[in-house]
Amino acid sequence: MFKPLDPLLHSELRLAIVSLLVSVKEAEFSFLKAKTGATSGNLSIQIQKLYEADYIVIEKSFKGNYPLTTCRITKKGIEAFEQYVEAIKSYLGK
Amino acid sequence: MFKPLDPLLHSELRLAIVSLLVSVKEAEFSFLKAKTGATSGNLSIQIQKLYEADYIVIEKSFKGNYPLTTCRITKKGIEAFEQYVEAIKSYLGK
DNA sequence: ATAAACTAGTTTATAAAATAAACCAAATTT
DNA sequence: AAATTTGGTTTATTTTATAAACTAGTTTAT
Repeated sequence: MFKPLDPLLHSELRLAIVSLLVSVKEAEFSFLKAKTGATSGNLSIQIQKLYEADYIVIEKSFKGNYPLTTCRITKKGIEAFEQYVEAIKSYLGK
Repeated sequence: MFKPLDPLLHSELRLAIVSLLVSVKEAEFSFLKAKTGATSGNLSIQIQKLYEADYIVIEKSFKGNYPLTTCRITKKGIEAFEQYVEAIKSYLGK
């Protein structure tokens, strides 16, 4: 009937992050922040959670003098997202 | 870009409840419990929350000697669900 | 008739998650 | 050189979700 929803993706912000990363393959912290409207703190925590689950990789470098955090989705992340999409559909009717 | 998700519906159990009620228009507590696999306690709390938001109405009666709790979706609930469906689609890509 | 088990839930307590606020280090601007 | 900005992280608070315990009564078996 209803497929279980991956709790890691069933979060407005984390779902938005993963949704973006699926389409762009690489995104800077500031890009994710702008696109999602999240606060820095919230974004920082949520990307860490996605990282801990191996849904994304986080690369830290410098852009000029400033620190730069770049995120990329993993194979596992893509699969989890695709599964989530299928699962949520079971709740949406029709 | 990403439409905001009604927090009341962005919950696995409450979404399942509303999804069911949209299709059946009336459901007993035990029916919802069986279909969703929720515990009684969790179900009890979640239908109360939906009731407080006027997304459903809760009718208490008796079936034989046993208490019977019946839920029905409201106009407001249907609209909220339809809006949620549109909103979540903005995260699912394609 | 009474104890045991079951129905149909509610309430309370605990764990997990999301969000906000405060903070940090370094860089830039005035 | 003081104030502000960048690009975040950490800590604290609030909100949610879940589980455990409880209530109130019913049915079944003894």
